[in-house]
Amino acid sequence: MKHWLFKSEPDEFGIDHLINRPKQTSGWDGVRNYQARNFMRDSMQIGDTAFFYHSNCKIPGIAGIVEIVKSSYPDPTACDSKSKYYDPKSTHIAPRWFMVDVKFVKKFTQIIPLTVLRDNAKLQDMLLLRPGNRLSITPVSTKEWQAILAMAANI
DNA sequence: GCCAACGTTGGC
DNA sequence: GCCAACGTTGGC
Repeated sequence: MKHWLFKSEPDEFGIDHLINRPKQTSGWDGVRNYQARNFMRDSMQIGDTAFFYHSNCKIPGIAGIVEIVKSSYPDPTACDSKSKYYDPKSTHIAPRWFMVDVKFVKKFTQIIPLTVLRDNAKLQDMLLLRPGNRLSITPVSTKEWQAILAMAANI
């Protein structure tokens, strides 16, 4: 099983929104970046786990864990002209954007702040921490995954 | 709200 | 296919 990190703005859709969804499950719609799409479309499998990262907020950091419960399928918001994620270049016949479904697994007792992640030597190579990184979905290595779980356990 | 870094667009 | 202009992301 692979590991991932999903970014979201908590004002838009935070981990508490996911908890309050039916079955604590939601489609991860609105991704409009090819690299992030490719991760979802080509590499994610049911059973993969991912960190839920809160971005663009007071204390950016990892809020908890989710699990992939449905592998990729076309993102319907791309075909919805009323959606802010509407993309006229995407069609039903040739969908351009894909999404997966994620299910809530766990919320950390406290968020693990970005600043704390940066201080962990084991996470030096983590994609999230690369200068200028903006990718909303990134792979997480097993080593990084375990290091972060250990941090969460020690809060 | 600023702004640096990045991805995308579109003219040529 | 190059690259300047533009829009977006996201930490601070």
